[in-house]
Amino acid sequence: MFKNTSTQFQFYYIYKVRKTIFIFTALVIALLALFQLSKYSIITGNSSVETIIAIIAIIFFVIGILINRRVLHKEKIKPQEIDHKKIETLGLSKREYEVLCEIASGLSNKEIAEKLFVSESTIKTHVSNVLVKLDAKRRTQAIQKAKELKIIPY
Amino acid sequence: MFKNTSTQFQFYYIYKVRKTIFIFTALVIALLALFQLSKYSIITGNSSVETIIAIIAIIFFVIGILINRRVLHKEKIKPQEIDHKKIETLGLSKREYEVLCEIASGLSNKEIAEKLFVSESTIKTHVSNVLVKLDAKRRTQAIQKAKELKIIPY
DNA sequence: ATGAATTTCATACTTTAGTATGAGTGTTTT
DNA sequence: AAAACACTCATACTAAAGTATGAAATTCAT
Repeated sequence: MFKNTSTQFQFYYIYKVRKTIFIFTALVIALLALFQLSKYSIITGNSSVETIIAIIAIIFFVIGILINRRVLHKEKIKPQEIDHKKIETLGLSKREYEVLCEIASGLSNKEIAEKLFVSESTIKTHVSNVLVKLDAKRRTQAIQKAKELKIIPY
Repeated sequence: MFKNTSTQFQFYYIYKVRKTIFIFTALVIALLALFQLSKYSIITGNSSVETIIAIIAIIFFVIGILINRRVLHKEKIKPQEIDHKKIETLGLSKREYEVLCEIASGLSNKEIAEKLFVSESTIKTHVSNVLVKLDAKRRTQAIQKAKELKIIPY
């Protein structure tokens, strides 16, 4: 299970790196442009050095804010993603993970059994295994731990 | 219940405004200091104008990033804030809400009773009331509903 | 100060949750 | 083919969870 996650991560990484390269290139170009502007201004003597420095400072201040807003926006969405690797390291099987998700949505064993078309005793077995693997005493504690481990969505 | 929330918000607001004022004051001072440095450098002629501009650009770029990180960090926490108004409209009492929070953290009735220094039967009464008020059949469903209603933190 | 709401507790009961054990059926790996 | 694993199911049991009812003490606002 969860075999196609690695390729997904690769594509995401390439996309992220490309954008970073683009932003830094734009930054360097802007810096060079400002150098030229400042040299011209000093030669002509029309504007004071203070004004130029102030403009540069403001521009880079704004650039810093804008870049950070984009980066942190991605980080904001990220923590809601589930950690497939942790599910595997915990030894949770596909069916056990399914049951865990249904527990978190507030269903009883009987309701889970009906939803997955199996007997209630089967669900009880799965629940017991989930509790052992998550080191939890109750299903409510399992929900809490699963959320801490980021293996179920909020 | 929850009568001192408005005063708490006031203090939080004052704290926030103070910090913003402090940051902007620091920014202005830094700007003025850089002006003086640049003037001195130009007079002595030791460093080139490009270097000074580059330093200023980098400094303000970093300042922009740092400020934004703090602002967005607060926004990040905000959506996790609990809706006190909804708690009141649901008719949840102070104690019932306390019990609800302990349920969400994965504790059993017995453990909650020990933590709040009351008997287990008292907790059972509270839990029953919480289930009715949240229209839930089980405590796991109560957790799920409470999170949807944003009356408990994630 | 009186009525309303909250908090507390108990007892008796039903239902659900969880454990332990064993076992049958597939699937995959060695 | 045999071992290992995942999924299924059952039975019997213990432990929690949840309901219903009643009641006493406390808090709080009008």
